[in-house]
Amino acid sequence: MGPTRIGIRHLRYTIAVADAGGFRSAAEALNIAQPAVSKTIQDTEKDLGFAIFLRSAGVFEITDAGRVFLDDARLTLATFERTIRASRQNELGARGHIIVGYSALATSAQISAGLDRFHKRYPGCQVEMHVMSTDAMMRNLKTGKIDIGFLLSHDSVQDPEVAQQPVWSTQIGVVVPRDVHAVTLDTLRGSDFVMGVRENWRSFRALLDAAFLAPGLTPHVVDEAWDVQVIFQRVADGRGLTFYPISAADSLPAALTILPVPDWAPQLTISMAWSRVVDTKLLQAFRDSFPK
Amino acid sequence: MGPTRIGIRHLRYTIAVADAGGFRSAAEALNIAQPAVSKTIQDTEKDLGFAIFLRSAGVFEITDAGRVFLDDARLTLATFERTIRASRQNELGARGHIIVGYSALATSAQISAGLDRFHKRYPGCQVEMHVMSTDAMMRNLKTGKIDIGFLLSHDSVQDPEVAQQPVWSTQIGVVVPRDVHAVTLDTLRGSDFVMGVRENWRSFRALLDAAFLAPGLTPHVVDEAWDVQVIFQRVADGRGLTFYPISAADSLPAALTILPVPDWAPQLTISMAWSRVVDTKLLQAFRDSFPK
DNA sequence: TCGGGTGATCGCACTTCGTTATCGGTCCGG
DNA sequence: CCGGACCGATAACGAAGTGCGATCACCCGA
Repeated sequence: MGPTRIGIRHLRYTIAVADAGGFRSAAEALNIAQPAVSKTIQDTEKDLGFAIFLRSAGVFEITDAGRVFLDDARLTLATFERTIRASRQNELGARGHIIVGYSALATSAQISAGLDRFHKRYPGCQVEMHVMSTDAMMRNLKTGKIDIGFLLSHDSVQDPEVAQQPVWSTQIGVVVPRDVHAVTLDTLRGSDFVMGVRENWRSFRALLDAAFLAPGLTPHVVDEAWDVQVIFQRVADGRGLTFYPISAADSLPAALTILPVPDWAPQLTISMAWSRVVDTKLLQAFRDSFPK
Repeated sequence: MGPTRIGIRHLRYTIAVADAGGFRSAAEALNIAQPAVSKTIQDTEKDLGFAIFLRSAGVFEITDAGRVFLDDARLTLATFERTIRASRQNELGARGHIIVGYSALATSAQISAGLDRFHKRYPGCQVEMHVMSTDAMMRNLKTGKIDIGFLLSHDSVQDPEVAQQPVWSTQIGVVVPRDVHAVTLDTLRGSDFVMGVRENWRSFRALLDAAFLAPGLTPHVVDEAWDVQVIFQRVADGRGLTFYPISAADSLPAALTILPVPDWAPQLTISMAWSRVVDTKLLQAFRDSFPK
């Protein structure tokens, strides 16, 4: 058996077909014509020696062997793209491109400081920041859509493929209109709350639920929203209060402030996360810019 | 900046040039003509936006940026080739190809049993076995020349990129001609020894040196050799004795036997090693065929 | 049975990637 | 200081790879 004729293109098309669930829609996603996809998949299957997709009799299916291959192919493609992206020169003339995902809860001076340190050592290296939920971050880390994530540490956020490193801890406070100057446990019992929906704020809500147990709190949630901006807007409108890490105080709108609650100090840890299996020298340097 | 035109070929040629230390010799190693290499490197450099090699004024040099890129490129290429090799169908009609390196000291029933278990689950998956020193194994794991290694655990054998998992432990015994039926510490003090050269048996010799300390042994080494076969031949010829793990007893020539030494029982642990940063589903399955 | 969907196949153009021949440079021994 | 041996870059060209649109064969639901 000779050397492979398979290249990166074959992997990319195969993955696209699997993701799109069909040859035609994959071609559309790739912005090429459908026969080119057919040909490439055929070549790939011929080279590997087995079928990846079953497409007889109107059904589209991935074979077992194909599924295994696809897992590895995704990893390989992610490694490849990260390598190129981390090395390519950008408009500023410096090298490098890193995509960072972060939870809205992780906004803080610590991240700014780390980015500054990195930027000092690698001036001009492009760092792209994207807000996303912790769960989305784990998915994107594995598929290579993002390189590094800052997420809320929680027992439920674990994956053998993703390494985590705590970066800082902070206390959870209550976000209130700026004219409020003190909050007690009794205040919480008597107040309404605005919260992020569980789909998007799963781990933070889980952490809060645990923190409510000790003092026997059962906050009355009157409103749920998908985005922090909306939550804060509602709080500013007087619909209710919400919980937020104190380290993120700087990112609050001017009308709001965040207060600690006496006798109730749940901790929250923000960790840096990255794929164990896909790494580059540039990403290592980025991680080293944050305290161990 | 548009999508990359870089493919696997570009990585392969770039690495070949770096390894060969020149364009012409790289072309020779790749079995292609020199201009093709020139063109590919130029394209790669143009796509990345910086020079990888300096070749003005007769000097050949790798730039700093090039060195970083090469590190990542090697990793990417290893990932790619492992993925393809692990997926391709072999002559037997089954899928898969794994290259295993092992120390001569690791020969044992435990490895056979593990290979059998794996072979039962993945019949026809080709497993290629290569003997090499522990140090060579670490190098080959990192460059992707081998997928899995069985090596002698030792504090000096550590690398952040290589994961290790102990597979079994055994006692070190003394290899003697078959007509010898007992060995004591006093026998050792009065005997000559044949040993592997330190270049090739570094970690085993280090382990033995430590084991000699407690009973105050200083074996008189009369002969050193590169290969086990030669060592055993010398022992059979009566030149001296040698040390060997008892678990490898089955691989001794008929003229020799291995005996434990009363009151002297240094342990030796064989570990399975693999690259943390390059992995495939097939390799995971292989590792799972060995006890945790 | 007829449209609307799928993927496969065909013929043709453009790009990529290889070849050989050749050039211009450095370095070194005579 | 001048050949000659080495190096990498360039030019011209052929083969293979990769794209395209047009079309085919097929299945399915209306």
